[in-house]
Amino acid sequence: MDNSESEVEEDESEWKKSFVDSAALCSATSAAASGSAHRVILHFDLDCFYAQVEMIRNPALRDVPLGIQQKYIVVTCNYVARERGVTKLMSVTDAKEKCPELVLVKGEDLTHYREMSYKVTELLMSYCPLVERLGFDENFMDVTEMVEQRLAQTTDSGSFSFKGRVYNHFSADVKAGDHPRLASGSHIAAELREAIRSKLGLTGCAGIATNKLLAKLVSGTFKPNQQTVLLRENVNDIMGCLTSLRKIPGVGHQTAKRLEALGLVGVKDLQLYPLNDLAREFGGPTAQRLKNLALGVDDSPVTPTGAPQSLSDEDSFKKMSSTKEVLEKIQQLLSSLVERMHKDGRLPQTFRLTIRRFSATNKWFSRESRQRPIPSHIGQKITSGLHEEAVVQLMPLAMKLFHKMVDGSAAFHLTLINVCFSNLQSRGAAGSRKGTITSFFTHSASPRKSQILSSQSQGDSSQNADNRCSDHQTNRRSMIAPLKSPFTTKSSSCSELALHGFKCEQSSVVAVEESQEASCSTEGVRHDEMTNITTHRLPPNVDPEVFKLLPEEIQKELLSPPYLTSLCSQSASCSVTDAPQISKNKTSELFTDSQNVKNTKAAANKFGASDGATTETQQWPAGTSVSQGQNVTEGDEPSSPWTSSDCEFPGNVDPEVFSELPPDVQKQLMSEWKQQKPILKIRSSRKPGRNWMSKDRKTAGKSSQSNNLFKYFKPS
DNA sequence: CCGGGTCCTT
DNA sequence: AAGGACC
Repeated sequence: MDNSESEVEEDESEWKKSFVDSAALCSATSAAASGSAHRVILHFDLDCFYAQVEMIRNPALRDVPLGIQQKYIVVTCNYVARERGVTKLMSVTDAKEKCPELVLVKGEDLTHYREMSYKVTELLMSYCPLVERLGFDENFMDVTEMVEQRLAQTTDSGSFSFKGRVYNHFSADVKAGDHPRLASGSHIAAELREAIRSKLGLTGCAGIATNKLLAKLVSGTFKPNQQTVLLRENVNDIMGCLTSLRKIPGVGHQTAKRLEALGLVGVKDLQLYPLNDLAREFGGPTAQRLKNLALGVDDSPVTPTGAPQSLSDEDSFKKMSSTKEVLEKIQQLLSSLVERMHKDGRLPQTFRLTIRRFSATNKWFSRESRQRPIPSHIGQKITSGLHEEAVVQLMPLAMKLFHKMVDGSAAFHLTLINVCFSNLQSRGAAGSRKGTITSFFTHSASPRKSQILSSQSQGDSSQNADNRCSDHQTNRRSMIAPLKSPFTTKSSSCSELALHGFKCEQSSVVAVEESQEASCSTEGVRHDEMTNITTHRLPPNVDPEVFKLLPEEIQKELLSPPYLTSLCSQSASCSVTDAPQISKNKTSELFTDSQNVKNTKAAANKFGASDGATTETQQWPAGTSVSQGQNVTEGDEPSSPWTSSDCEFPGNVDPEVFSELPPDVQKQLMSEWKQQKPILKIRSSRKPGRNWMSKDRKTAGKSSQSNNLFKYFKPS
C-alpha cells in the first residue's frame, strides 16, 4: 500500500546500475556462483496450515484446542492446543492425554488443503512469478527485481526501516539504510502476508534473506504470524544456533547419520571439516553443497513451480492381506485420483502402483513400486471425463503391477497402497470435426524410440535463448503494481486454473472415502454394490485383447463381484454419447499442440467487442479483458510464440474452427491467450553447485485450456 | 509416524 | 524403471 504508484516508465537500463553497488557487500563465494549478485529471497510458512484451513471451514473451531488427525496421529494442531502441550506428529493417545478436551478433525483427505495451498501460491505469483512451492504450506519467492524497482523509485534511501523483526538485532531501529534491499524486502513480505490474510484468511511467517536456505531458517525464528529479516552480519549467528546438523534444511536423517559417523555433530564441525575428506564420503558436488549449507551459502535459484508433475493418492492401514481387499482399495484410490486428474486436464502417460509391506525389521520405510505406460486410449478416457470407464480400464493394469510385486498365492501383509499418475502431458488430444472421427491414435504403437519431433512445442519457444532465469525477464506489469495487480485473484483466480486445473464453481464431488477403519472388514461384502450384477460377459468397453493377456488368476479377480459390479455400472452409465465430451473434442481442435500463446492487439480488438453476459461464473477480471488492448503492455518478448505468420491467432489455432465458437468462448480464448505469462526459462547451462531444493523445470505454468472451457458447453 | 510432493541415482 | 532422500 505504501508503494506510491507513480511507477513511471520501466526502463530496461534502469535497474542495471544496481548491480554495481551490490558488489561491495558480498565478496563471499555466493555471489560468484550465481548470476545474480544480490538476491532478496522471501520464505513464507503458513501457521499450522491444516488447522487453519479447518478453522476457516468451521469457525467454531477457532477457540477450542484443535488437532488434525490422520490415522492415529495428530499431524498438526492450532495454537490453543499447542499451549496445552500438543505437538506436531504426536500420537492421538498422547495428545488426548496431554489435552483431554482436544477436538480432532480428520485430515486424511487433502483436497481442501491442496486447494487452499494453491490459492496462496497463486496469490504470491500474482505479484511476482518467481514463486517456488515447498510442500503445501511453504513458498519461496525471489523479489530481487521488485526490490530494485522500488529502490529506484525512492529518493531518500536513507530513511528506510525494517518491517517486522530483525534477527539478533536488539535496537528497535536498525540502520536499515545499510541494508536497503532487505529492508525493502521486509516491506514486500509484510504486504504479501497481509494480502494472504485479508484475501484468504490465513496467517503465516516470513523470512527475508539473501538466499533460500537463510530465508527458510530465519522465517521460523519468531513463530506465529511474524516475519524476520536476516542480515549478513548475523548469518554466522543463525547457523551457529542450529543444535544439530539435522536442523539444516537439506540434511536429512541419512545424511546426518553419515556426517555423525565422520565425527561431525555441530554446524561448526562441518564448517571446519576438510572438503577433501568430505568429498571422499559424499562425492565432490555433494560435499561442497554440504559445506556451503553449513556456512549459510546457497546459490540455488528460486525455480517457479508449475503445475504438479505427478498426482497420487494413497492410503495406509494396519493390515491388508487379501487380494480382494487390495482390489477394492485400488479401485477406491483410483476413483478419486482419476477425478483429480480429470480436473487437472492433462494426460497422464505413466501409472505407478506402490506398496509398503509389513515387516518387523525396518518397519517404517521401504516401499516398492512398479510402473507402466498408460495406453493412450485409457488416458483419453480420463481427460474426457469418462470417469468410471477410465477406472475400470486402469484396474487390470494396476492389478498386473500388483502381482509383479506380490505373489497372490502366498500370504502377504501390506500396510500401504499408493496410486500415482505421472509424466503428465499438457496437451489435449487431437480432436476431430464435429464429433465424427476421433483419431487420437495417430502414433499408437510406434516404438518410443522416435520422440515425435513435432510435438516438441512445450515451453521451448525456440529462441527464448537469453533468459537468465530469475532476475530480469519477469512479468513487468505485476512487478510494478504490486498491490493492485490486475491478476490479483478473486476467490478463485484464472491463474489458479492455469496452475492447478481447478474449476471455479465448485470443488465437486470427490466421493471416496471415509473407511475410517483401516483394517478392512474381512467378512462384510458390499451388498448394495453387488445386487446389480446380471452378466458374466465383459462389458464392451473392456478390451478383450488386454483381458486375455492377463494371467488367469487376475482374470478371475477381475470377474469377482466387486470388480464386476463396477464394470456393469459403468457400462450402463456411458451407453449413450456423452455430449460434453463431443463438445470438448471440438474445442480441442483448436489446439494442435499446447504451446504458450500470447495474443496480439489486433486479435484482441477484433474479438473484444463481443460482450458476453458475464454471469457469476465469469472468472476473468475485467482488467484483463481482451478489449483493453491498450494499457496491457506485456513484456515484449523478442520471439513470437506464434508458429504461423498469421498474427491473429496462435499458430496452432484453426481460424475456421475458432469462428464457429460462441462469442463468449471466443472471448475467453482470447483472454486466455493474453493471459499467458512469459515462460521463465531455467538456466540450461552452468548449474552452480547442485543445491538443495534446486529443480530443473523445463516448463512452468501451463494452462489446460480445454479444461477451462469445459463449462461453457451445454450438454445436448 | 500421515499424505502428499520433488529431485536424484542406479 | 525402481529405489532413496528430503520436505
